[in-house]
Amino acid sequence: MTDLDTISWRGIHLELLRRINERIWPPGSLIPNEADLAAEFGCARTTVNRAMRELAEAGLVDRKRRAGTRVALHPISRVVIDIPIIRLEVEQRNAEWSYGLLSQDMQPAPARITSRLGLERDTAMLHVTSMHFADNHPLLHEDRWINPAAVPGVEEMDFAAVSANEWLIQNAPYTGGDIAFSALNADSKLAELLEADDGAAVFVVDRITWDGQVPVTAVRLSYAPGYRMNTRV
Amino acid sequence: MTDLDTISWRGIHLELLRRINERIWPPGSLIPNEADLAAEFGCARTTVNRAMRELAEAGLVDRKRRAGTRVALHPISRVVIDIPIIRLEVEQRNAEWSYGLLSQDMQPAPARITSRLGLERDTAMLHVTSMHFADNHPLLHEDRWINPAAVPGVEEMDFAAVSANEWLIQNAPYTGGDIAFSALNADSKLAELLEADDGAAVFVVDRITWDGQVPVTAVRLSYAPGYRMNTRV
DNA sequence: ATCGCTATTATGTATGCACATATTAATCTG
DNA sequence: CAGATTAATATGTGCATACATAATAGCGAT
Repeated sequence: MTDLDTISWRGIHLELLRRINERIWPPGSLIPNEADLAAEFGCARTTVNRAMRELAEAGLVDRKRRAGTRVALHPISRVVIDIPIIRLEVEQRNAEWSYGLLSQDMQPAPARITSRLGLERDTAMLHVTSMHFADNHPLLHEDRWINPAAVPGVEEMDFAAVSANEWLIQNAPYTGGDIAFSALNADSKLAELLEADDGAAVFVVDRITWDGQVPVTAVRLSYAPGYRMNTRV
Repeated sequence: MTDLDTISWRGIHLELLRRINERIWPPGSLIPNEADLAAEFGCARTTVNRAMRELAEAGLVDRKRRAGTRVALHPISRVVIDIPIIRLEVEQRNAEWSYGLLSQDMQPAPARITSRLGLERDTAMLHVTSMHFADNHPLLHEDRWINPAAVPGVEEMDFAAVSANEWLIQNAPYTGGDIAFSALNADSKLAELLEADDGAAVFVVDRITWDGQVPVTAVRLSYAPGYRMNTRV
């Protein structure tokens, strides 16, 4: 019998974690069912279920209805990254955020944008480019295309006063999106904006979002050399 | 009253999502409490709680005990990235995975490793470098330091036969880790290994893991140019 | 007016029960 | 014996209830 000081689902969760980590239940093995565990821990099945569900969401166990619960054979590590508004990310590091609009105009979007968003070729979209600074050093370049059909009133906005990044998050709800992280060499124009050397390696985030079926925006964030996106497991 | 075809927590979850998305409950506003919502939906408070908890975990609402639930003012997007074993990642794309060991030896770890892991200067660690290929094209370079004190038997392993990436995941449990994503210019040696140009922008994953208080491994994965890490929101 | 106690309120968690659902094992039937 | 039907089983979900816990509001005493 196990001494769980607190008989809560958290306690049980930890105990199950321990048994998996210490290979008491090795990868691939079958875990006792919820009813048995509930009996062992002296709690309701609901409580065990809660603990187990947490393990399943973390990818540590696989559950199937009549087959039971097994320790995952290939424990993937599931990394959670929180992407806040850029201003907040900067301010959280106690740096001073500032921002500058580079360009803002309606124009036919290039094919690489329209095709990814599933829009007609040469659809007129709002193109906004800008820079974000942390303590007056260039932090990132934002290159954004906005579907005016999805965001009423966006054509009248002046993104010199408020960043598109922030305004859209507040004013253009979305239901889903794709994100891709990659590395690119800065071309001379980008290098100059980021005050970096030509060809410097730049961390790039490409993101497109939709609201239901309607594409909202496609954006590329190019971070100044040295930027690291951190997280914990 | 709302027509929820299925009175399940998922249905309620969707309905709450809709009200947030459509600004029926604008950012910052207070949401009715669980009991009231349960009455509205004609279900038990438990069920509403389940739906609300999901929203809270996604960062869409903030909940405080006596204060109630508010729609998050700065909706962060919470991205979940699954990092599988490299072999599986390759095979999932229907590519043929192959692997080559470059070096494997015990040596005093450099300060940048020991300091990040909280180990004594010049601690002897197992240094393993290798390459992973997809369809015989270089995919990534793996540069790994392993704490032999944390992984008994690792000194006798031959990582020519099985990749350290895979062996460790199967044999060295961990309880936590740090991950950082960044972009770096390939030096000439790395460029040659990746069959890329000198200075090419390389997507880099730095990861350290520990088991309890004991550091297990520090690894840098440098991906060949063009690699993108994708996910959805 | 300030400090400290108490009541109130909304969420957090646990329980016992019931039924739903996916999956597998066993059994029946031609 | 093959194929279809049925039973058994573990997880998934919902409900009513109860109590725990955090945070606030209000009250009272000094």
